[in-house]
Formats: sequence, C-alpha cells, structure tokens
Amino acid sequence: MSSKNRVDVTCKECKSRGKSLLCALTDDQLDDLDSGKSCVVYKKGQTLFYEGTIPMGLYCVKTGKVKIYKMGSQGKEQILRLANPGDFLGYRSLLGEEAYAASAEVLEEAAVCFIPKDAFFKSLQDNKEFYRVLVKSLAHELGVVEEKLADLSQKSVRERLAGNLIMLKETYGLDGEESTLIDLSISREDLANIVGTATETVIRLLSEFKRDGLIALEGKKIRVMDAKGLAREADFYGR
Amino acid sequence: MSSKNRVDVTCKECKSRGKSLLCALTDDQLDDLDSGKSCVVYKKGQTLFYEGTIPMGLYCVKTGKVKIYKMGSQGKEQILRLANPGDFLGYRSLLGEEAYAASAEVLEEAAVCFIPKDAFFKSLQDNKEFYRVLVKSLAHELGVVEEKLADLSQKSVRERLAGNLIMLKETYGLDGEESTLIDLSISREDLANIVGTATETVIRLLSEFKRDGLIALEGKKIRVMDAKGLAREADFYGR
DNA sequence: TATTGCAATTGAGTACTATCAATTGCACCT
DNA sequence: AGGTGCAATTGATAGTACTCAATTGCAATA
Repeated sequence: MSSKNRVDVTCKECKSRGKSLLCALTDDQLDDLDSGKSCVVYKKGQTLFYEGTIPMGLYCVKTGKVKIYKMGSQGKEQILRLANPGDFLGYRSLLGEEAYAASAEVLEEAAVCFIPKDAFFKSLQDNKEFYRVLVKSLAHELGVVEEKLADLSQKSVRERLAGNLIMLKETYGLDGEESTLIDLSISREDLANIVGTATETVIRLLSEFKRDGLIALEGKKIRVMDAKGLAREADFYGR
Repeated sequence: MSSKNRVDVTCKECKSRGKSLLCALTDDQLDDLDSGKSCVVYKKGQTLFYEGTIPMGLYCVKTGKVKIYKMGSQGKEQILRLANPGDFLGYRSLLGEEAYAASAEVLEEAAVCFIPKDAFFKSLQDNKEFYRVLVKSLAHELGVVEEKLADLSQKSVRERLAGNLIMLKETYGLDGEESTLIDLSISREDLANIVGTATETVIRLLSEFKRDGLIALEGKKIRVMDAKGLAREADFYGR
C-alpha cells in the first residue's frame, strides 16, 4: 500500500464514531487507541483480510462499504454481512482467539482504521463498559446469523430476495424522498451471494418485481417502490 | 413441574462439570452459583424455554440431550444445534440482553440446572477468566453458525446430510467398537430439521447411503460404516 | 389379539432453481 | 468511432428436492 493512501485521523475526531461501539470510550481511552493506529484508504475490490489468516488487530470502518464473505468449495462466495461506517471487523476472531472465519473485501472505496491487537485488548481491560457493549454486540450478531440460517433453510429464493431488498433499503436508504433508493452500487452477482442463489435467478426475480411495480431499476441502483408489497413477498409466499 | 422431578446436586460434584465452561471457576465461586440454583429432570418433548421470551437465568445441561431450534412461519423448525452434558443454554440471550432467539426442547430425558440471572452475572464479575472463556465460546459459536450458513447456501442436501452424519458420529460415537454408532435417538423429522430439508428427502438419502455401504440402520440409530466415503459425499459432490 | 396412532417409507408428479450457452448492454480505453 | 472486457440479460434445459398421497411398520394401549 503506497503511503499516499494513508490518512491521518484520530478516533476522537472521526465522524463515524457516533455510530460505532467506540462511543463507550472516554477521550483518554480513545487517545490510547490512537497510538499505533493507522488508517488506510482501500479501493473497491481490495481485500482487508482473508479467511484462515491470523488477526493482528481490529479494523474500524471510517467511510465506505465492505463485504464479509466465506468462499465455498466451488469458488462461489456467501456474503455474511456488509460492514458500514462505524462497524468493527475482526473482533469475533480476536475474542474467539481464532483465525478469521471469513474474508473482507471493499465494495465501495473505504477508509479503514487498524488498531493493533495489544491496544485493543488494553482498552478492553481499561474499560469494562467497552467490553460489555462489544460482547453484547457479539451476542446480538449471533442471533442475527441464526435468523439468517433459518431463513435460508425455510424460505424460497423469492422470499429471501424480497426480504434482503427491504433490509438494504432500511440500511442504505437516504433521507427524505430518497429513502426508497438503495444507495449501494452492488453487482447482481454480489446480490446473489447475499441472498444465497445464482446470479441469473436474482436477475429474473428482480425483473419480476419490477414488472409488478415493487421496485424500479435506476442505473446500477434499485429503488423500492412498494415496501409493503415486498414485505408481503418476503413473508408469505410459500412453496 | 412436580417436586419429584427435582434433583439435588452441587456444581462441584457434577460429573459434567469437566466438559463445561465451569472448569474456569474456583470451588468458592461454584458454591456461589449453587445458592439459588435448581436442577430439574425433564422428559423427552418438554420445553425449557420458548423463542421470544425473556431469559431469567442460565441453563446448564447435566445429562441428556436438548435441541435448540427456531420455528419457521410454516410451522417447520430449523434445529440450530444440539446441547449435551456440560453445555450452557441461554447465555447468548443474557449477554446480548435480548429475548431468546430460539426455543429449547428435550430430545432425550435430561437433567438441567438453572442458575438465576443475578448469580450468573455475579460470577462473571467475580471471575474474569470465566467471563473470558464464555466470550470466547460465544465468538466461536458465531463462527460455527456462519460456517453452517455458508454450507446451507452452497452445498446440496446430500452433502449436508453426509456432513452432519459425520459430525453426529464425532459427537455421539461411544468408545471402542461402538465409536461408529451414533448414540442418539433422533427422528427422521428432527434429522431433516438439522440438515434443513424435508423428512422424505432424508429418508431417501439415508437409504441410498445404506445401499452404498456408507451407513447401516440399527433400530432407530444410525451406524457409520464408511466415514471416509461419507466425507467424500460431504465435500465434493457438486451441483 | 385387536385397535389406535404416529413414524417411517415408498411412489408419483411437479416446481423451483441451477446450469449452460448465447446475446446484449455499457463503460472505458485507444 | 471502434474495440475490448466485463456485467447484465435472456433463453433453453435439466435436476434436485419438495409436496401430496398412500402404504407399511411398529409400539403402546385396551
């Protein structure tokens, strides 16, 4: 990584701090984190870390979007979740004292801070509240993944796609009128890898949803025209 | 629950303690846990707790087997995992400060201890090491579920069934010659709900595996005759 | 032994999805 | 403008796995 991609920021000044778990830290503790911290701008397609490697510290997304995924044996990936500004990456592996269970790749240009392992563990020790919210987040995440597991097992692709579109709209919808636009440049392939299906199937279902007035396609982005209708598709349509 | 189902045991004397996370506790701390603790014998089919309810404490399985599952909208359940002697139930919800994300039902008669919330949190406070291993376990569990998610998404039912049979054999195989027998009375329906498929599909695949000499059916139980062959089925058969 | 009830099995038909192949669209570069 | 490369789309086909329905098996009970 060339040095011109490095960015100089302190956690204290970080605009994404409010969204992150770091809001549990005092200014002094943030200063501690800053020592040894580095922040780098990654371009779309670059990888933060690979499944199976040993974590050396914690990543914190300042801006941009990152996908966390697992690679299957046939080279197809399953996206576990998308990370956004304020999100931590790698703390599961650090707390679990294990290798990374998934890989992380940048979807949209991202500035990501890296906090060395030691500094991370030190702030855990110094701040019980930080530890608590981190554990709480970990436990919450486990519930979320279990929910996804059940959905994957019991819902049709159609239902899952509809459900994911609703969630993407909640997460990436902007303010005001633009709240219905999913502000995320995502390929059909990645969308398929979130839903857990084939790219062609996503394309066909999207065009059905469009035909039925549930969504509209604006360039590479998707607009949710009828959230209620989508929710119906997500919940009830059986097989 | 009638009083004759109550059992009197201390954590110190519990034979399952060695397998559990409680081995991180000192004798004194175990005594603390014992106060207020109760232990009950549940019969097959009884429910420990339901998805959506508020956890009042921690369950610890002393003997027997328990399934943890989520109910889908069409009344079909997805089994997330099986709990065995020494396993904790409900700590995800406690640490996440959330309602139960899944239900727990006894598969084979089980003696289960219940440790009230307050006593549990107190021992977390008193013993950092206990907290650490608990968090470590939580983090590990998240990795396991993510792995299952990817498998569910990318593997065929045949592969998943083969993989699950291998894991069940690892977990429930006895000693010596009987290491190949899966010592677990599980219905075809429950097996299907572990694998994430229909009961009939499990039955058909089992009879194929049997035909191919990979397994044998002994009463309600399954014996793994060719673990290598099963592993091949689990890993490679692509779509 | 007959009865009942549920689980396991088998059979037939279908539907959802994946796969493979071909075409189109679009952005970028020269 | 033309070319290149990749993503998106469309079409055709095949399978895997589900659903529904019927039968068999088995164990508990009367």
